[in-house]
Amino acid sequence: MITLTTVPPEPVTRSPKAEQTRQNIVDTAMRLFRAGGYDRTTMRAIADEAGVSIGNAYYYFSSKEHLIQAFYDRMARDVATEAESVLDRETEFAERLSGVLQTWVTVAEPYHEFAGKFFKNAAEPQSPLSPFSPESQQARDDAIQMFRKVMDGSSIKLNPGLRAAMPELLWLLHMGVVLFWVYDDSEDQRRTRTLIDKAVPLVDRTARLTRLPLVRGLVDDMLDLINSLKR
Amino acid sequence: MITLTTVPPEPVTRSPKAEQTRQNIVDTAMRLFRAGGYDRTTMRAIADEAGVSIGNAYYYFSSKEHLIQAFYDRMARDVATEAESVLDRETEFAERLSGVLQTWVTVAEPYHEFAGKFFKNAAEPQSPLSPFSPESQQARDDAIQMFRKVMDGSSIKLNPGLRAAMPELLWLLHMGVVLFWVYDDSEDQRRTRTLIDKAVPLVDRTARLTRLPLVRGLVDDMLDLINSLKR
DNA sequence: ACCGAGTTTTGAACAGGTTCAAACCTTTGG
DNA sequence: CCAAAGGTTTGAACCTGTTCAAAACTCGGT
Repeated sequence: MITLTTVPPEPVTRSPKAEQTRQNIVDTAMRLFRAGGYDRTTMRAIADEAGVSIGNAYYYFSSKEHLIQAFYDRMARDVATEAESVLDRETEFAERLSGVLQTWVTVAEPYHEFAGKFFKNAAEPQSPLSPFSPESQQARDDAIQMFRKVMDGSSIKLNPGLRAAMPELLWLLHMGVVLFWVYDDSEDQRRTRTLIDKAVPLVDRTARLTRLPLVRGLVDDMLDLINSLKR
Repeated sequence: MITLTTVPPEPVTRSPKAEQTRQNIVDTAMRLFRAGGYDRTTMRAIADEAGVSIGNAYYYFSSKEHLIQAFYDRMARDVATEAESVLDRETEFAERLSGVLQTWVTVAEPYHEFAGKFFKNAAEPQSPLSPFSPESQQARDDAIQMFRKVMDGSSIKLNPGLRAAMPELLWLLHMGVVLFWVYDDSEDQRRTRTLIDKAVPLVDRTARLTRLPLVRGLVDDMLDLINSLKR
């Protein structure tokens, strides 16, 4: 799912009418956020514009920030779809990796402005929105699974131990890119794109070096480090 | 100063009385933050407890978050002092680096529990608490300066281009360790200490490899990448 | 002692996110 | 069709960060 994180699937059964109201609120909120910015859009304005009461908005979304969450969930679906098509097309490791990462940036672009708000929530260690939280397990696994596909679909040869760890490492790289992106204030997040364009070939070449005897010891120790940090 | 972030040095001349009031407010705030957490401590409570008016608290600290900065500044001084003595003692690169990082963890330990509480506030890109914010420039520079000393005081030999970039890279490594630390829920942050113990030798060995012809091209490209990301 | 120019202090008022008890509506079992 | 149970809706009230105009204080110069 390649995203900062996602909520667990909604367990609640909801009437179609209610679902519609819920959607209406999200849509209205997003429209207003995009028009006037997150901070300057008040919950009162959202409720008014959506034709519901403030209390009702809070019935569906337990906070203003949760509105953004719903937004991200939608984005996650888009990324998954787009990335899939890239992976069907490309066969080179570097192309596959950069394709997935660039897809993320492209899909995420319209939401960059809110990213910080959302990120703030996700950053709190005990928050369920944190990418490391138990609640995010599913989303995390899905994302790692996607990076496994990136590896499996390519014929790159590397240190066997490393290969096994690659999906998780690429997910970490992805988290790093997301982190960079959140803080990237350049026009159209150009710097993030540059980062991906230049970092991916580096990763590619570095990964290939891991079969050299001279580097192999280093890699083994790194894998050992990673292993000893698993909880 | 090795810290998450800090304000630039206060340029304002202040009467001793005023300075005392200011200190009083910070002290009170920190006491209440530790007792009840950042979010649940109100500005009113802080002002009351400190025996000043709300407005007065805002005269000294332009926002609740700025109170935290003052706190960080204090911690930064402690770290700087402690780390200094480590650097006077050690001469090996690995020892110097790990000494500085471990010092940070030790000094920061008492605050770990509530670090997460307000880490989320620092995570927001436009927050002055963000380690990348303009307000943190001074603290960032100080910290980088400290890592420059880590390099300069050791005789490690590495790729010249890399050497120039090392202070900044080590600061980034430090930020990574801080990030890990914030999420580290192990007893006494043991995992963070493990991370430092194992990662530092890896960094050491990797850095030494950068003079090999085979790796040199890689390093140059990495430096080029870093350079092109500077704003 | 008095004046004026800062500096410091005050608290009422404001803004906007959030809560909650009550009212309203829909569905289900009998 | 009725009533109970549960789902949905309401908006006034609450909470807390922040602002601001006015008051109080400090101190060098006369």
